[in-house]
Amino acid sequence: MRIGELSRKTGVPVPTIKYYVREGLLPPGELTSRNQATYGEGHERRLQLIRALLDVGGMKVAEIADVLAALDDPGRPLHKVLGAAADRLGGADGERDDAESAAARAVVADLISRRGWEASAESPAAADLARALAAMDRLGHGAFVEVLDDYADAAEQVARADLGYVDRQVAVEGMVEGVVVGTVLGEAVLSSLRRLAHVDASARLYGAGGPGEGGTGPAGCEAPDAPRTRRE
Amino acid sequence: MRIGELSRKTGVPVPTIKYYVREGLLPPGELTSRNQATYGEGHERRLQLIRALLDVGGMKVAEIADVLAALDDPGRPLHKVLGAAADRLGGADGERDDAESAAARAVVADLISRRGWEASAESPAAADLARALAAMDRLGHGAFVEVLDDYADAAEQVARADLGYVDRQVAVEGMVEGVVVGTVLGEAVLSSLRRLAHVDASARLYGAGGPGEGGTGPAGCEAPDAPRTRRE
DNA sequence: GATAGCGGATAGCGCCACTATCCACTTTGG
DNA sequence: CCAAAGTGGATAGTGGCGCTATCCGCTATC
Repeated sequence: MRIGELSRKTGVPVPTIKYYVREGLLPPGELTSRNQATYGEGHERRLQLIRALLDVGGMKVAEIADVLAALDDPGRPLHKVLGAAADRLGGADGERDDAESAAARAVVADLISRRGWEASAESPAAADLARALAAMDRLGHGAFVEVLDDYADAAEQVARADLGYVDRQVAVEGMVEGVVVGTVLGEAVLSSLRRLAHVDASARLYGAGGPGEGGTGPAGCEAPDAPRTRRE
Repeated sequence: MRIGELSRKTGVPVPTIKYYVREGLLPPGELTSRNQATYGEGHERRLQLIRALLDVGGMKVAEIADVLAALDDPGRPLHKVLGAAADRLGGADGERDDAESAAARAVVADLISRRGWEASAESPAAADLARALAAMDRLGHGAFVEVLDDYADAAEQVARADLGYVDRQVAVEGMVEGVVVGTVLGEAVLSSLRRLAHVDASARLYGAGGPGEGGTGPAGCEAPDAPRTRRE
């Protein structure tokens, strides 16, 4: 298969494929002449994976390059691959050191020990959690910690489901990749489901025929009235 | 309070504050002279909210502008505000129409009806869910639907917790804002917790002292070996 | 009355994910 | 056999986004 066909099959434009190769996301095709190369279905799969991590997972190209490099590494230390995969989201580098941040970190440390989680309070996930809780605190929603355990229950449940799934997939060759996919795309799935559940909840609250426009229907489908005109 | 103090209190640079005002995220200060204005603690709060939605929630400035505009609208149709808040993530506009997408949409429609959710299969959340499932299918993880109900259980549980929290907050003036905060930042909280639970799970699997470097510790803390050198 | 800060406006920057163009060179269809 | 289409490789450019720098004339403050 040559690059044009690869492009047609995956819907990714040819220049974009070349770009991914340049950035190390996609291995180059096998040269048959000075300027002719063939691509296998491994390339096709890899392209699908890249697009999924980009479009659905919201990862950045550089992050994907790291994850894929770790994934291709024969001595694949799974938790390192996952680390590379999970270290997205982690927005700002500097951890603020105001009262809210300190309190949030304490809450997180307590949560981890209370749950008996084998995780460090210094892990990126814990730092992100603390940042989110600190932001809520600053906004006067410090009481959110009251439902933190419900959230943690849900997270444990999901993690258990993930484990079961991976277990069933065991012995399949692409397991490491499966874990990455599950971790990254699973997050998108869970977020969508949460939002769906919220739609349901608010539909029940405000009932069918509440604020006009029939039930909840495609809630949130409304576009802004004006076509984005700011700054002028 | 003048702009410098506002900047000092929130940690947001003065030019950035001006930028937010220009973009309509922050109301301008009250003019006391032709070129002197005062800002209240409403401005301070709003700035914290903006930074939280930006840094923790990962929203874009234009989206935040929409949400805040809806929030300030006296005739606040809550589900529209939330719609504006939730319509992020929705990456690509065009829905692909391959076999996997169709199958995924069917799965989502089935899930919604099976659970009795009062939500439309055309809602953005459902579309996002379908996109994620379709991507998994394309990657050979169509079997993920087997754990979809576990995920849905968790999502329902979280939504219930959110409802309870909002309920307790009822009668507080900033309830609408609270819902927005809960929706957007709650997602970050849930994601962090899921990742923490994954760290815990993989620590239990690969055990303490598994692949060297002591337990799991700050799993995922490793930076890429080289300081980002590609493309040269 | 000097200095620091201000509101307002415009222009520019750095990053990112592409996209366009060009070249010399195959491959392919007629 | 030859022209048109396609290819690998390289370099430069684009558009969007979240700021950031600079300048202006003015005002509060010491």
